[in-house]
Amino acid sequence: MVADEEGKPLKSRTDFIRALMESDAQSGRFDGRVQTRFPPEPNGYLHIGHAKAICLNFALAQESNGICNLRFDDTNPETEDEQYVEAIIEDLRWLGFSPDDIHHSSDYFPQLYEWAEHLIHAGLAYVDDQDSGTISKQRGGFGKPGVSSPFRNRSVSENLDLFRRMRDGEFPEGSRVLRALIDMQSENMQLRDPIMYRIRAVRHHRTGGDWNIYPTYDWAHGQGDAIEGVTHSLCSLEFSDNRALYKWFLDNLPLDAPAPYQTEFARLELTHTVTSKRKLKELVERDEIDGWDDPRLPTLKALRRRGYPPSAIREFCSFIGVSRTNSRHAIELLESFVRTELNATAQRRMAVIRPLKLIITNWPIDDDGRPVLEYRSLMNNPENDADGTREVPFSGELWIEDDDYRQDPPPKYFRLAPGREVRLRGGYLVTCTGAIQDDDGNVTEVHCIYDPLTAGGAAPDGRKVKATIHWVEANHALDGTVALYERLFTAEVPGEKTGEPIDDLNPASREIINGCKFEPELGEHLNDHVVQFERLGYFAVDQDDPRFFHRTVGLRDEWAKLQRRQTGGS
RNA sequence: UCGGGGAUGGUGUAAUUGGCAACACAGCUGGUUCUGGUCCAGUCGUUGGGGGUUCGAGUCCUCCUCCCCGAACCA
Repeated sequence: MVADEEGKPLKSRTDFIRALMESDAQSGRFDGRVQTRFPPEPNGYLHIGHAKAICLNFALAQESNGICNLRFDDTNPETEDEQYVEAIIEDLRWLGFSPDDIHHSSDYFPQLYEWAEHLIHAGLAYVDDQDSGTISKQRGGFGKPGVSSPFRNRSVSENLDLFRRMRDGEFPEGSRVLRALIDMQSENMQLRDPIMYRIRAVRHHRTGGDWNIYPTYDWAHGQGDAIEGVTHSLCSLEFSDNRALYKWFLDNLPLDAPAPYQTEFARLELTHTVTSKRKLKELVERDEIDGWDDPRLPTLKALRRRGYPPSAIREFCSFIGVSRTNSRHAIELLESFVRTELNATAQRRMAVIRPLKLIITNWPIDDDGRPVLEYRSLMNNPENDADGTREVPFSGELWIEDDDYRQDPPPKYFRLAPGREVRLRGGYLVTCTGAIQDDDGNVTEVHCIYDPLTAGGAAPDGRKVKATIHWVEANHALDGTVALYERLFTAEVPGEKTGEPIDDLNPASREIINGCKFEPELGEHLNDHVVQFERLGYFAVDQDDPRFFHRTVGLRDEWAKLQRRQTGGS
């Protein structure tokens, strides 16, 4: 195994795709050249599944000093739109990749047309006058051979004439198609005279009204690869059967360079989420979530808004590698990459999301009868001294987390309770002397006395406390809102039981908490837009509201785990 | 039903191509710690089933089982 200079093992370079490339390099198939591409259809937004394909294609090119282009596979004007083109370019850039070139399949419509005539001349393509239902029936089924179209042996000149008139808009939509003449008996359904062109009276977002006929995916994809000089054309497993067709087209075209070839790999699936355009779209359209960038979604826009660092996504994609095995990765693995990155880079701040008043009863009072204010110096990131420190206001009147006080502490509970001493992070050791309750028995105010000798948090006599809790000075606290996210779907495989992912939607996937208290230096000097609220987790500032924080991911929480075990799981 | 692909711990990926099954996540135990975080140490546990070849099989042969994909003028 290869190792980098720090001695950490790098990911194996022996996956089947790299092995293929290695053997091509050795045989000189493409003169040692490597060119890949990322070919999205501009009909939706990029998601984590695309990220895997993106990282793979770009990494492969980089490793071989090759080229990776972005190509929009825009052959179906009915579903595609320019807005997606823009969004995809932006998401790709955010993920950290800049394509060597940006192309569009629609750039090749003229060449594709010319090649189609070439195939007609060669007797390898014909115009079929039947409708789609008829063609579909004739195609046969699994184990049942297809039957030939009655138009299958039209003359070259008739085919040419008809095809040109299709192009010129003489025929209504859906009335005729151009088909490749291959083999109606093939066991591979893709080879039973597949459609190359269909008539569509639709404006294309780039070519406008120039064309009345549009190429299908199969007729455009490999040809686009060939035109661009792609060597290794990667796609997902469900295209395996299309590989023979990909090859057939290229084999029958007058190409002057070695033809690219297609290799399939397993797409990325994650637990507790969906990565299918159709299902994502359904969620958005049914208003189950706020939109394409709702932080609960696995779209790149959403992950960015939620605070996922692009580097963590890249690391994750590289780590999981490629294979041909259908699998579903645990979302926890992605999260662990997010935590690792954020632990190193996110500055620490203090925030109290469910505030409970804490009064230090022996804290000094100034001449106006108000608690004396002082400033405590706290590390911005204990993992990174270079991030420095900040001054945080402190007094005898603080907010602490409701969960950090128990009138009646359960076993193993280390935090504040009557008679207990804890540390206020970066502040003092305080001992609880009691609490005020309302008529319903709810604790409304916790009282403590502090030890003035413990400024900064350390006791000169060396005594230890079992817990350190976070706090926000009450008179300088900023008010704001926090959104806590859980899995979007409760089931590991959404829709596994009923076939409908929506049935497994987690009703508690988002909890919005108002009235949170933040320390005054909140959004200042952040690396990117993510902070760690100490003991709570990583949070991303909302792009539109500086007082609104999305929880990117929580911290590992031993106490929560312990509690879960004590209450019998779930 | 036919064709194509796949199966390694709880999960995912690897194994010098026939030679001690490893890495990570998750779990568990302990240590460190001014975050019940981080970090450190330890631990748990794997080749779908049967047969065969071999000194030796996750790897080769054979039979079986199970899973995924494919019958849009979608991609």
